[in-house]
Amino acid sequence: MFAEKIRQLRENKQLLQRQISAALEMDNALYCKIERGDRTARREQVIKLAELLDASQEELLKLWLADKVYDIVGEEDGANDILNIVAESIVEYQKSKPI
Amino acid sequence: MFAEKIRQLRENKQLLQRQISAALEMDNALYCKIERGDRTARREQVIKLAELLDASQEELLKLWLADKVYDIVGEEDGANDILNIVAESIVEYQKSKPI
DNA sequence: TTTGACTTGACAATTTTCGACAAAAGTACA
DNA sequence: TGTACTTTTGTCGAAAATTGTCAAGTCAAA
Repeated sequence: MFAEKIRQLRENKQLLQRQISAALEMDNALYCKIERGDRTARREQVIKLAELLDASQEELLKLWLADKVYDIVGEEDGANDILNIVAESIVEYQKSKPI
Repeated sequence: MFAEKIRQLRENKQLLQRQISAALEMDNALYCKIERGDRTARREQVIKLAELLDASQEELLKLWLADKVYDIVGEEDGANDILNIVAESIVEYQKSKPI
């Protein structure tokens, strides 16, 4: 999800993993694992990645968070019920109309 | 969410925290924190709790998982977007109709 | 077959979580 | 008030999970 996305973005830009991992100051092996979904990135890394890949920071963060949520509910019975419970408990701030 | 639920169930049954924590073989202070939402229970504890409180194991587990999901997305921008992404990626097994 | 990109697995370092304990704070009541 | 009890809070070390490093591996192209 997040993983496939960053791989696509990187390939579109014709960059090597080595270049990304250098820019992120991380071991190449670790970046490889992140790109394959074996490991998760940390938030700051996601943010830097968005810059490096000219991607929307918000979008990447959403995918990254979606992965985390999926890790929790993905295998559970009634996963959708759980998501609904959470959705109801969230108070999404309405954009107040300008006066 | 999970926390308030177990507190209500316990109070309805007129039990003391001490009694629950003894049955769960856990420190009283820890159970207190769980009931207040300061700490999270572990899965086996949730299951035992459902028994002790005569509650539906499935329901309690859902609330417990919902808390975990909320911890991830609750404070995030576009939390609902994230939940939608996850919902779409979940393949909920359809109950196949008996022939 | 050498080179460079990528992948893997095992281990080390770091961070987070869990549980134990002590002590404080609140409650009820003689 | 003073005692007995329940609940709450803070802190600490142990245990577990996460993140990072290193060495060796595969694979494809030159």
